[in-house]
Formats: sequence, structure tokens, C-alpha cells
Amino acid sequence: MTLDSAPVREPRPRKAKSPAKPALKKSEATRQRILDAAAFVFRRKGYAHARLSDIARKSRTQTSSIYYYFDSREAIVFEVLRIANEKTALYVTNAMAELPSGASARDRISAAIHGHFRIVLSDNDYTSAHMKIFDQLPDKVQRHFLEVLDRNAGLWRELFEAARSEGVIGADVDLSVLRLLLLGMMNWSIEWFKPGRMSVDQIADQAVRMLFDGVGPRPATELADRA
Amino acid sequence: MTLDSAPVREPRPRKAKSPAKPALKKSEATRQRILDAAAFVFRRKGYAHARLSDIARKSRTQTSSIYYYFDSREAIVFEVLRIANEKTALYVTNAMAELPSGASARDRISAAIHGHFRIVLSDNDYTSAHMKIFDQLPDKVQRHFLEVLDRNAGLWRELFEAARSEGVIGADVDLSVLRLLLLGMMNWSIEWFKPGRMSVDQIADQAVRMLFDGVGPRPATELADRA
DNA sequence: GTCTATACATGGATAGAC
DNA sequence: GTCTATCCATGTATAGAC
Repeated sequence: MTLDSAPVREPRPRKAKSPAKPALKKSEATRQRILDAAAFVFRRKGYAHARLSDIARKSRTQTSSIYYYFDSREAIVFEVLRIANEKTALYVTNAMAELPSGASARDRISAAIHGHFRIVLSDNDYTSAHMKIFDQLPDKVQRHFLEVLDRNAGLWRELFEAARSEGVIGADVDLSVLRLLLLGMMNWSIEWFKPGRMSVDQIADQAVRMLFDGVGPRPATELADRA
Repeated sequence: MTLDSAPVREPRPRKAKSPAKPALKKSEATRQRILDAAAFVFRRKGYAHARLSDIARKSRTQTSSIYYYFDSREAIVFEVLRIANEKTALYVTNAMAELPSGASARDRISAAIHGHFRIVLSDNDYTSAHMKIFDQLPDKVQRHFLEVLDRNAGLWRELFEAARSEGVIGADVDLSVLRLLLLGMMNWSIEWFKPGRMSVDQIADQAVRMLFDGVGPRPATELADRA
């Protein structure tokens, strides 16, 4: 969901590759190189410190040539974020699509968590840049993508409501707070994750374990008997 | 701990208020106003977008006057972060100091979590600015404060190791990942928290509940029976 | 300690030849 | 579509009077 939505800006209708032409429309490739370079630079330097000249160098063009493809620096970052959101939604829904049809709420949430961790820690410049630069962006851009983000959050809301219906979540647990704590836990992971010791799926497993064995309706008292 | 450490820079020895002078050393107050203004501005605009002129206006001085008190823009942000770290450590240790001497690991971790949430969501400009601007800072500054942060993390490590000794944490749980997931959950909360519906302590309670009832050593199977 | 004036560097954006 | 040249705004930092 919210995934099949076509690119918000720049429709750029393309007729697949009708007559003879090889692959990428002539300089569609250049545009793509600029976007990739932008994601790369934004991720590493943040938005404010990213220079058009950095992006130009990385994409092997001139600063002024960028203006042939984009109206402004802001237009570039806008497109980078749009792609990032598209990718994130794709990973989560893909992970869930692999489930059997009658899967439990717990299994579905678990799959969504795995999918989310996978994209956040995937070393993808677009999604990494999104995390890093979001709050450096002009208000206008932020507002636009906060709406997109909120639409995507709908998926999580539904998952947790379903879980509550199935009796997997205690009545005293606030679903909004739970959702936000969980997303924070996942999103922050990019700040500390280093590939190597633990795999992304192992980390996701641990988060799932902590989440579910914590929100169960049974009393926690049996844990309190120590020493 | 790591809290009694005196300010790293600018010793500025002061003889309390020996002779007659009223309170704040004459223009020590101005310096303080500049710092408060800086924290205010950094929090709202980020580091890169914060202008010295913004700080000057907010502190009712001139841009050039700031240079009488600080060597550079970087020196200002350095001091703001130093204070932020001091405050954070203070809140956490204060929360733990209220515990009875023989408190369990669970109780101590719970207290630390409450303390951490309280400072993160306290609407304090210094700590909020810290979260917001950290990864926009020059590498040199980041490296310095990453060391400070790591020293503070030692407290959390000890807490979790003690919890494991007391048998409150399952053997299959990785303590480092657990600590980082937890800190992420807490630190990210500033992104979504809005005062009103839930209190800070209620949110902390929910985090504690999720954490502990999830890391217990007993099997989670009893949760899996749904529908 | 504070103010006015200004040097100096940077970087986004545009013009226009090719 | 790409390149050179350049305009122009912004912002850090300094000089020096008061």
C-alpha cells in the first residue's frame, strides 16, 4: 500500500523501448547518476553540508549541468526522499508477502520488523540519506514527506490493532506509544550498526523477541523473584 | 560517574563570591545568555542552519560581540554539548540515587530508564540540541563527544551485566544489541513525543514493561497460542 | 565590553557560447 | 546537453573606534 502510487512529481511518460533504441533513454542515465550521487553525498555529509559541486564531481558532470536535469538543489533532495520512501515500503511489503495467507498477527509483525530492519541497515544510500538529512530539510519538504510517512505508518497501526484483537497485546499497552517506540528502536539502529558480529536478521530477531515477550497479557510478576 | 569530571575546557577559576559583589560575575551572565541562546537556536535550526546572527539576536548582543566570549562558532557548540552531556548523566544518576541500597538490577535499570526519558523529553534546549545536531558537527567535535558518550555508556553496560548475573536476562540475548536497541528507543522518542496524552513516566513505564517481560529467560511459547 | 564597518570565502544559480 | 564565466547573496571572522 501507498506503494503503487506513481511518482508524485515528474510523470515523464516513457514508452518502454518500442522501436530499436538499446536500454536507457539516452541521458536518462545521467539523471540517474546525479540522483545516485546525491544520495551518496547526502548520506555522508548531510543536507546542509552537501555541495552541488560534490554531487557534480561524484556523478561526473558539472555543477551547472545539474540544472539541466533539476530545477534546484531542493528538487534533487525531494526526488531522493521520494525514492527512499518507495524503497522502504517495498521492503516491508515484500517481507510480508512471503507469509502464508493465514499468518498470525505475531508472524506478520515479525515479518514487517525484519523487512524494516533490512532496508534500514541495507547500506542503501537513499534510505540512509533519508534518515540522516530529514530534519535538516526546509519545512516545506519536511511537511510533504511527513504525510507520506504517516500514510506508511498506517500499515503498522493495522498490524498492532490486529494483534490486539488476537489477544497478543495487553490491555494496558498503548498501541501508539508501542508503535513509536518500536520504530525508534529500528530507525536508530543505523547509528550504531556495524556489519560483522551480528547479522541484520539476528538483530531483528532480538527485537521481535523483546517486543512480544514483553507485551503479553500475562503478569510479569514471575520475573520479579530474583536472588 | 563521569559526572564529577570538571569541565574539560576553559577552567575559568572563580572565587565563589568572596568580597561583596552580588551574584553572577559581571558579564558571566552575558556568556550564559549566549550559550542559552545557542542551545535554543541549535535545537530548532540544526547546526548548519544556525547563524551567529540568530544567536546574537536571541541573546541580545551583536554578532561580533560573541567573539569576545568565544573563539569561534565551533567553540560555542562544543560548550553546548559539554553541558548537555553533563545534564544527561546528572539526570540518570539522580534517578538511581533515589533507590534503596539493595535494589535489584531490574529496579536499577528501571530507574535509569526513567531518568533518561525524563531528560530526553524534558524540553531542555541543551539536550535536545545535542540529539538534533550531533551528526551535523565537524568530525573533530563528533569524535570528542563520542568518547564522552562511550564513557557514559559504561553505566548501562554495568547495569545489564548485573541483570544477567541476577538471571533476569536470557542467555541468548546479546547485551550490546539490547543496550543499543534500548537507547535508540529512548533517544528517538524526542522525534515524536508531544506533551499531553501520556506522561513521560508513563512512557518510561511502558518501555520498562516491554524490555523486561521480553528479556526473561523463560520460553515465549505460551504466547504463541492464538485464536 | 560593545558597536560599526568591512574583508574574505563560499556556494547556489544564471547567461550564453558551443 | 555540456562547458566557461560570472552574478549575487550569505555568513564567518576581524579591525578598530568608542
